[in-house]
Order: sequence, then C-alpha cells, then structure tokens
Amino acid sequence: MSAKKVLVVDDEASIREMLRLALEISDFKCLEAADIHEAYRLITDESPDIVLLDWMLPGGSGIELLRRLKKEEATQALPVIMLTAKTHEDNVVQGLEVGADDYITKPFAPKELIARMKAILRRASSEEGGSELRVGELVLEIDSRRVMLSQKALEMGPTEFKLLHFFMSHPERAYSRAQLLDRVWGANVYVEERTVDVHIRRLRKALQAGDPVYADLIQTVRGTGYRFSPRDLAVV
Amino acid sequence: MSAKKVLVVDDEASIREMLRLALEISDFKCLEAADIHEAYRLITDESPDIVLLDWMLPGGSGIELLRRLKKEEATQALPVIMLTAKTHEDNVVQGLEVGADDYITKPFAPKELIARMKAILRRASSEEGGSELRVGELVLEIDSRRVMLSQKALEMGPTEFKLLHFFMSHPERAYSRAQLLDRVWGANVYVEERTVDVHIRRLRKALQAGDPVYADLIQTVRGTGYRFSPRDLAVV
DNA sequence: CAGTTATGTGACATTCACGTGACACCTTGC
DNA sequence: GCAAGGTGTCACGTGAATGTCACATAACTG
Repeated sequence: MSAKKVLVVDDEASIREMLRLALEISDFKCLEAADIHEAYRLITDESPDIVLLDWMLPGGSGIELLRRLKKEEATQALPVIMLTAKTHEDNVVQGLEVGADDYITKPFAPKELIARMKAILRRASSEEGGSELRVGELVLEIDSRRVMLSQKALEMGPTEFKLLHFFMSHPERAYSRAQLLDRVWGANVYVEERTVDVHIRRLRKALQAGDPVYADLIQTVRGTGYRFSPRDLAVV
Repeated sequence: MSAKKVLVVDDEASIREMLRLALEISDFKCLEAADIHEAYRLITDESPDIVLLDWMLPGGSGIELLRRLKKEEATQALPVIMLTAKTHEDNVVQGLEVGADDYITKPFAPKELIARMKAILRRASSEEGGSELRVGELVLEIDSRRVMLSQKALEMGPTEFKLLHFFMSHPERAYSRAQLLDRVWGANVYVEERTVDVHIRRLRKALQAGDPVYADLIQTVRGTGYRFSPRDLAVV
C-alpha cells in the first residue's frame, strides 16, 4: 500500500511540527495548512486521504471548513478528524453532527491519534470497491444505486440500500445494532437501536420479494445483532 | 457489555485505593497488585482487560514487567497504561517504545485516566478481528459468532457461546463454578453456582449434536469445577 | 456396604430479545 | 397546497434463553 497523505490544519506551527514528526514516523505523508484557505487549496490540489482539523482557526473556524467539505460532492467522503482543546460536550456533538468522523481533544497521545486515523482509513478503504457487489444472483450496482436479483430490480429505500451495501462489503460477520448505526447511519446521529430492526425487516422484505431464499442471507444473531451470510445460501 | 477488568499495579496503597474508587464509579472491576510478582500472577489468573502500571516498583521496575508482557505471546495484546511521577521525556519515550499504549503522569485527574482507558479499550475491542479459535475440527469463529464442527454449524445460546469461548481461550485448566460465573457471566451478577452445571450440560449437548467425541472436551473435575481439555481428544 | 456428598438431567416459570404492524412526522416533487 | 414515499418510534405478540428446582445418578467416605 502506498503511503497515505494526511493534511494537518492548525495555526500553531509547533503543533503542526509535532504532528508531522509523529506522522512521518508512522509512514504517512504530511501536508500542512495554517488556515482555511490554504487547507481548501491543498484538499483540491493534493487530494489527501484524511484531514486533521483544528477547531479554532483564524479566518473562519474549523467547523466552517468541515461544513463546506461535507456539502460538496467531491469532498463528502473525505474523512475528517477534529482536534479540539475544548472539552465542552457541545463542540463534540456539533462536530459530529456536521459529519466529522472522529474527534480528539488536546492534549492527546500521538499513538492514539495514529490508531484512530488507521481505523478510519481502514474503514474507508474497505468500503470502496468496484462499481458493483455480487452474491449469487444478487447484484448491488453502486453507481446506478440499484439492486438486481435474477435480472429483476428490487425496490428499497436509501437506508436499506446503504444497509445492504454495508452488509455485502462485510459478509460473514455479526454486527451489533450500535455498530450498524455507526457504520450505516453515521456516527453523527442519534436513533434508537431498535430502529435497526425495522430497517432489517424492510430489507428482508425487499429481498424476499425477489426470491424468498435470499431473505435468509440476513441472519439474526440472538443477543448480538445481525449477520450477512452468503455462505449459508442454498446453491441454486 | 460486561464490566471490564482493570489491574492496578502500584506499591502505594493510597494510590491503589484512590484508583479503585475512581474505577468502580465508572463500572470497572478493579484488581490490585503491589509488586510485579503479584501483578504477573493476577494477569495469568484473571486475565484483566487492561493494566495500569506504575513506573517505580519494588522488586523490579514497572518497565520490566511491561517488557516481559510484550515478549510473551499470550499477553502481547494486553493494553498497558504507564503511570509515572517523573516528567522526564525519556521515560515516556522508553515506555512507548517497549509497547505501552499510553502513559499518564502523576498527579492526574481520574477523569482523564478513565477517558484514556476507554479510548484504548474501544480501540482494542474493535481491532480484534479475523480471529478464530480451533481445536481439532471444532472452530469458534469470533466475529461471525458461530461455532463450526466439521463444517457444520452448531446451535447454542449466547451463554454457551461465551462459555465455550472462555474455555477455548483457557484450555487445560480447571475452573471453579465461582470463577466461571465471574468470567463468563460477569462480575456483578448473582446466580446460583449450580446454574453453571446446567449451562455446561447445554454446551455438552450442543457439542454432542455435532460429534459425540467432542462432548468429552469438557471434563468435570470433582470437588473443583470443570476443565476444557483438547489434550484428551481422541484423534480421528 | 450404608451413608454422604457432588454432579447429571429433565422440567418449568420467568424474563428477555426479536419480529411485526401501525402511525406520526418529515421530505420531496408536483 | 397536496400527495407520495421514506423514516423513526412505539406497542404488542411470540418464541427463545435463562435461572432455578427436584430428583436421579454417580463418586467418595468410613
């Protein structure tokens, strides 16, 4: 794997320096920006893999940049970790609501930061793939946002599509409701865990409409959550 | 999720007491050791989820224990947070090099310690993956939460799964009912000891359904408890 | 061998987790 | 403005999982 590019956005040179050191030790390539303008330029010019974004910045706070990134299609998927000196709960909540993938409060252990970065990068890379996913006769077309079963289109809502997408990218593994909320809905929302059940049901229903056998792909793991298991699919 | 076990290693009783209080308020179960010897015994006996390790200890400094833990396969993944009164950069670097997951300098706010612990534990639990335990034809798949025996899935309840998981992680060793309750059910529950017998039976039954030979893996140690013994498995 | 203690086992009540239909709210498009 | 579909939440029903008991059986004791 080639070295990942990390953009550090912070107005304090000492912090940038510290991060640069920590990052380069861990084989990341490091870009630096002291303000929002420079940050935005580097993002479009250099397309980094992840952004470490300080909360307080001259010329507009970090959250403004975050908002802007999440609004534009091209940068929507770009992972962002917020760095904040404040411990106010508010900031965290606000940051996550706008779409930060994680936050970390200063002072932090570099090792922890690196660990979280890796986790997020791993997650991001595991979910990007070809333009379609396939299990037996079931085909999920990512670009056209359609699901085909034996040449026939299945009808389902956006949430069910995302859910199926996630499951097909991570087969044979049980996920808790909390994990699914985190990965499918996003870390920034608060919904009841039982809501997952309802969407699982809707997804099963949609699959069943195509072929009853395929509804069994989604198994419930009692006491834990759900699992997508192509392994147990009866061979046609 | 059941309460995590924290091992506090410090020679000063007052500090241990303080930490115990802070930890128990946050729903951790607390083990204490005053020296390296005791610490090592508790680690092998009780397998805590994380260790808080003082730098200066009688009978060998904390870093020696750390080195030992990181050298041995069984304890390599065990997260360790170093506690140190010294502020010398040296210590920090040395500690992290040997493999401490974080460090914190005295005096520290209990709240911060707890926060860092949680962060590390969260990371640890999300990174365990691709793992499975195997004994002969018996395979316990951790992340798919399934048990396979000769390619066939075994049916069992969550408790039996946890029980088997524990046994397969700690083979060839007899555990009392009290210990099993503690490790499998969790610390703060009150159930009759005989309940263990019933679940042992259910687990044996599940194994037997797959292959009668495998039920003998779980042996009763009269007057003591039970033991999981792959050693005695008849080779097919 | 009888007496005593420890473990195996089936049955049962209760609790708990999950499936499911209904519904109110919010978008979105016309 | 309204209609249509998507979404989150709730209430209810059902079946699985759990803990406990009573009794059977096996293992030690003297």
